[in-house]
Amino acid sequence: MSSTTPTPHSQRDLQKARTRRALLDAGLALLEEQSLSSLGLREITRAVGISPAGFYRHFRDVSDLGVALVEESLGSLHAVIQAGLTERSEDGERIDHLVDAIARYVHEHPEHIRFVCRERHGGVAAVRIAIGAQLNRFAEEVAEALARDEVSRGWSSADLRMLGETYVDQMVMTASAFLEAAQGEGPPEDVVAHKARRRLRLISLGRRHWTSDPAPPAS
Amino acid sequence: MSSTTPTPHSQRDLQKARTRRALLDAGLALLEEQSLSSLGLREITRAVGISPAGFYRHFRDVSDLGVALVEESLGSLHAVIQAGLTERSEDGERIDHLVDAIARYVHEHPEHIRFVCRERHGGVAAVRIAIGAQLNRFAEEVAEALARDEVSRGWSSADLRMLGETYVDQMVMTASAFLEAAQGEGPPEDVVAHKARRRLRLISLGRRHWTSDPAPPAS
DNA sequence: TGTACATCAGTGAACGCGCGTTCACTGATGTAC
DNA sequence: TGTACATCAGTGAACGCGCGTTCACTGATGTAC
Repeated sequence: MSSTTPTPHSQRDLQKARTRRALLDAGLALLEEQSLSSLGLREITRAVGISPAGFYRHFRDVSDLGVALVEESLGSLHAVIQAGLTERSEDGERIDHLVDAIARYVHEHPEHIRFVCRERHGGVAAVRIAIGAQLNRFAEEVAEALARDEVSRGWSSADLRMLGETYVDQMVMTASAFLEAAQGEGPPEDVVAHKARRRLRLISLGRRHWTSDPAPPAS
Repeated sequence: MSSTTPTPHSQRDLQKARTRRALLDAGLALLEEQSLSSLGLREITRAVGISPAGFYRHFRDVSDLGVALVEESLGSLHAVIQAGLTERSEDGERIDHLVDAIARYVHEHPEHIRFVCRERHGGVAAVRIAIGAQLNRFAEEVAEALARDEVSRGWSSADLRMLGETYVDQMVMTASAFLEAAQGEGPPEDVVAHKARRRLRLISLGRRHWTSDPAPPAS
């Protein structure tokens, strides 16, 4: 984060940083009901209360602002994933805690997860690529953490990577389902949580019985 | 399909149906590089070669056209899913064939899967809801098919439903990954296929070792 | 059969409007001496 | 310390442009008799 947001030195820099924040926040808020490729520059500046031309002091264009939002949004999700990884407890409990953590995260930053899900396959290539790159980083991190479990003995790094990706996709889907629950577009939150736990249990079971050999013995 | 597309009686109806098709095709093609919420009515009519006003003879607005595209796009995916379900063979083979079928499907209808993935969480509520409803139907169908396997003995219908949803999500994600491979945005096709097979194997293993949850949903 | 009328997919001009971008500017803040 | 100058975030007017929607219309096709 410090690499993308240099600390402001002067009062002027501080004010500039505040306006930048306001633009990002307004953009994210406006994306609640539309996607990035239809979000207008004037719409954003209007919401913030500056003139359209002022926008160019902060971003080259709207998709540039979008890329900045990727870092922000996935940064907050990253924290949740890290917390889920470091947790050391019995398997079922770990799943429960992870799902709870995701639910809490969605309550705190609904706009972030909406943005990520919407733009992950959205119409703005730069943003799509930025999200993909970040999620790949997450998957790699998860894979590394999983490698440290005793259950992973004998797993190839490619299989671990596959597993990491599966978990990341699962977490993103769960977050998205919680979001839909929160806005009344899908099943209620407790049903989502229950389903998410069982999905994770399914994967966990598969993991425990995994064999690297593609041709396992018949039984 | 017959409910949404009545057979044309006269030459006039036939011409109208042709223009409608052209509008749908042009819309889908234009959505390759943007999302529905930024797709313009004039853009579509320009591509087809009719005047903007002519659009209203076929659709109320662009999002109405979007809803029509949902039926089309998911109809073609439906066929793939059905084929995957009816297949009767050894487990590993079934997975291989399913992944191959998805790869073929993406090669034949890349625009369909792109549309579905992009608009599944996109900015147009009506389309989002239509896609969600269709995918729910798919999950239900898959759950019913899975229920007929011997492996599913003792599974609650809720667990079967969960499993059906897991498979549908997996298939959509796989299709999306193949699409990205095809446009050079992600890992190459053979890597995608290999990962998809292992993911399905993971789920299949979890399924075989599943035990029903002693604590059913609260409400 | 031919004739008179009805239908309606597509036209083309017009409308008001908001868009993204440019530009010379202003005036508060920062800096050099 | 005060003074003169530099910086630069934000202004406001202007630009050309394409948008979605409306409307009365045209002319080919279909229908009734």
